[in-house]
Amino acid sequence: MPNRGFPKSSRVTAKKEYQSIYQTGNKVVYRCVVLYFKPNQSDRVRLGISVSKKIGNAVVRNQQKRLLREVFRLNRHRYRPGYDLVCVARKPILKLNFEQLTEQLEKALTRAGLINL
RNA sequence: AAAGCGAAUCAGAUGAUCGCGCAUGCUUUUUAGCAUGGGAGGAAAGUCCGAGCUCCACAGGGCAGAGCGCUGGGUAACGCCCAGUGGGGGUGACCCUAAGGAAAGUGCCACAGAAAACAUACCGCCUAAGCAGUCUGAUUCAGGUUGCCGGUAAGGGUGAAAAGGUGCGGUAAGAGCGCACCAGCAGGGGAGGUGACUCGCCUGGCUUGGUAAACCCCGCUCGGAGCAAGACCAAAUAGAGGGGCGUUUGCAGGACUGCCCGUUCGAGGCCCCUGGGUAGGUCGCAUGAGGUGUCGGGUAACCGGCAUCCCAGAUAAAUGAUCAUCGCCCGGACAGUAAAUGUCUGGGAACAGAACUCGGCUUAUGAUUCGCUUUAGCU
RNA sequence: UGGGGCGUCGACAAAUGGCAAGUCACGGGUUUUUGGAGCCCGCAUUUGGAGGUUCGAGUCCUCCCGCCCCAG
Repeated sequence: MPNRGFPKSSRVTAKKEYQSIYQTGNKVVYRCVVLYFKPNQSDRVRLGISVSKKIGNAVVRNQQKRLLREVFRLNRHRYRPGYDLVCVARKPILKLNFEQLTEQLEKALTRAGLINL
């Protein structure tokens, strides 16, 4: 049984960490999503999500965050450990459903070289 | 049936799998794991008002400033709500209403118009005493007519608004000049109502433009800031205070040199303690002007008694994803004369996310139910 | 959370409560062999939206919508 949980220790929480990832990490840009990534000191993958006010109102933003989190949660066991990720949503993400979003994120992670085979 | 008016209710349900955050219990060095419980709204929204709570300020009073403004009631309070009064809109159900004062003062009222506020006189109407011109008759005079002077504001025209309206009398023409009715004002007293006010009576002078969401006057209310309030714990670094080491036995560091020794300048150094305080964390923080039921008071808003319940608490910020079944709405096909209904199939399900907590307001929005109005048709 | 400002033609931008200026752009004409420049003419009907006050509202009042800025 792979680890399906998504506890707090698997998230990027502090503002400083976000800034560090934005400034010193690498990034992959797609139409619907921008992925920043940076090695961390631990042996787990951590995720941070950023959805700006341009995307929509509070309900829409929460919905997108939950979807991104769900995609991460269900595929987490396949990702290479020891990295911090930050997902920044862009406006076209609103047109995607769950499967399309999974596919997009898979592509981005493959290009970043963070998928285990 | 169509169009409309008012009020109320709900915000799909159940189950499965995988997750999230909180509380409690157990395991546990923390992390973490397991079990149980409960986990968004009618607007959680906008942040437009009012309060609680916290800190700061504070003898008392005034000015300034801001807000409010028909009456009575409700409330912790309100700019909110309820019940009424006056005014306005609609055929109507019903809706709207910042609704004190213009006779305390100031300002403004474009264009048009004679005149826009101590009234005035453009076109007019009237008059013929006086002055001037002119016509007819004529002897110096008489009569007519025009202008000035004088009287007047009926009619016309302008404007959003023109100094009460209509009628009769009156007059040279007219005019509240007089009278009647109506509107409005001031004063008096009567009936009803807690009151705003309503109904009707008498007397008076005949009459007073609009605008205060222009300045203003009158009456009432208001100390300021906000949970990032505020309280507590508190690392690293720098600095502050105190003590110790040390100045004769010379610490850190520097100079003489490429380096060591040595010489020399040197308390600016090292260690410990204290309090302030930053990052970070804990509390504030979920028992409340609380919910539900019932009984009573009140037209109602609301209030009171009794019983019962504990019902979100995050902080890069939980309340989700996938699937199944049922229910709702819309469309299509088939069965059915049609309707009702049944079967199959496709689609849809709004606005919107707690962030210290309440009471309102405003705005967004999907359905359903009930009552009522107008119009048309049938009985 | 508290405070402040803005919204007028496609762009910029003015307007005491009394006919919504002006510049650029755009369209048409004129001039020129053609183009440019110049000259002439045209171009706001919802002054972000909805109500209200007023005879009359871009302006005054109330409530919304959008954008921007400041403090912590």
